Amino acid sequence: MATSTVENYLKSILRLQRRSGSTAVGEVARELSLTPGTVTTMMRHLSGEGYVDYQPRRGLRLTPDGESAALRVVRRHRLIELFLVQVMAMDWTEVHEEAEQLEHVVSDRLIDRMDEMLGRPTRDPHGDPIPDAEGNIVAMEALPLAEVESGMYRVVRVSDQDPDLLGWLDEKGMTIGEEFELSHCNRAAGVLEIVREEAERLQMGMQVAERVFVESVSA
Amino acid sequence: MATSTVENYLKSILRLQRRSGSTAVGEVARELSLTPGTVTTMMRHLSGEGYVDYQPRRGLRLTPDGESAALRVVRRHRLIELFLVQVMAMDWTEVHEEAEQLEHVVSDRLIDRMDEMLGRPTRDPHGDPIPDAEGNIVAMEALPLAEVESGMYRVVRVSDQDPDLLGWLDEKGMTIGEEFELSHCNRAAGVLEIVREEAERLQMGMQVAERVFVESVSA
DNA sequence: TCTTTTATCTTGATTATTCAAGATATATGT
DNA sequence: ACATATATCTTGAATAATCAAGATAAAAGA
Ligand SMILES: [Mn+2]
Ligand SMILES: [Mn+2]
Ligand SMILES: [Mn+2]
Ligand SMILES: [Mn+2]
Repeated sequence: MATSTVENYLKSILRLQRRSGSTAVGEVARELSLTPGTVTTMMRHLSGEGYVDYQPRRGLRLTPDGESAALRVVRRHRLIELFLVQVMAMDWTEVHEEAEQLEHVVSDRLIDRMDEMLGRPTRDPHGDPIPDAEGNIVAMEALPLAEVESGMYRVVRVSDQDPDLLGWLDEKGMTIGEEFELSHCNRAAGVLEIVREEAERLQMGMQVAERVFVESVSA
Repeated sequence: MATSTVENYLKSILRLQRRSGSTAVGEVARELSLTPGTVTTMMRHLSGEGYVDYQPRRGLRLTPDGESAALRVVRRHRLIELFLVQVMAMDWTEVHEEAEQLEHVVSDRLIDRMDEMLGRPTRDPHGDPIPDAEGNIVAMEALPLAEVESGMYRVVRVSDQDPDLLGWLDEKGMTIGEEFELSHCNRAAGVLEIVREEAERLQMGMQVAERVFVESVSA
């Protein structure tokens, strides 16, 4: 019976601790646009509930219980996003906000109906992996376009946080599965260029390339 | 930006004032399983926000603003219920609870998508009228089966509050649109009997007949 | 090491929602 | 009309979530 506030905290912590395995009060505060004091109070609470390990000034991490609770919310979020795109024909730019609300109230029954209707999918509309009902998730090792060498690549994931970015990518056809060649990459100038079908060129800035994840195309 | 708590109060008041045009603190308290004191506090608040007219000890009623806010929630609730039955193939016994949650968080965009997908429907799965986007609602003057004379009738609406009742009705094929003949009605014994295709008979108690609404079949 | 900056923590206050218990008004029955 | 029952109201307290501002610890720089 975690409240939606708690569910959002857990999801944020899961995100933030992905890198180093742990995170800090300040990072959570920034991520959720709250004051550090507010987060400290909540960490004491979550620690008491057994969701996080929290040592004042030493950082925090999810307990196994906290992690599975967080994965459950992530699963719901991503299934809902895919449902909204696939079944409701909504745009991939707008489903994140909607899922952000629905993830807290949709029943397990309905989630399972969606899962079934979608054929037990493993990726959401932005390429993020969907954890299964037990919380198992396939690791993704795609790299940001900003960090790879010249060569042939395929878009496998894009950040779903910024609707403007998603809108632009959609307009340019840079959706999941799209293949292209990375031609130039001028890190100093902060610009890079890709080439697609019929020698069509496309430039983008590093902030954008930082949010588009690709895998190398063997062919 | 009414909170879901407020939305639930408004919906309850709309229901309760349907009869006499107004209602009382105690009735709202009973309906929502709250103490009278809690409701009094909320009525002061809703009155301040311009949603209800509240004179202490003299009862309360929705203002025009309150009524349209309430109708908006009712519209969402019923559209969601129909969507869950029609599109998600859920059972009419379980959609009420689900809609009770979803009605507060689904975006206008998504509601409109459902409305469109369902072909701008006017009745929910239990036969209740769905207000249009402006809050217009077609009045229903169906009578409870418990209050009509012998004759031919058609089920046009059933109370959606009790899943057990819905389950039994479904099992017996007493769904919306079903036609039958009311043969006996022993009000004293609290039992009545109906006859359908092939002389099939079905008895039910008054508490049940009180919750099944019918209209007379001319033929 | 000493100073400054940054991160984190603590405290006191606020808003929303609710209940328990006691006070008061209204309705009912004789 | 008077006593009793019922409905409603008031008050005081609790919980969840949050912020502002001031205190303190840790990190970074000189
Ligand atoms: Mn998302
Ligand atoms: Mn996504
Ligand atoms: Mn309902
Ligand atoms: Mn209904």
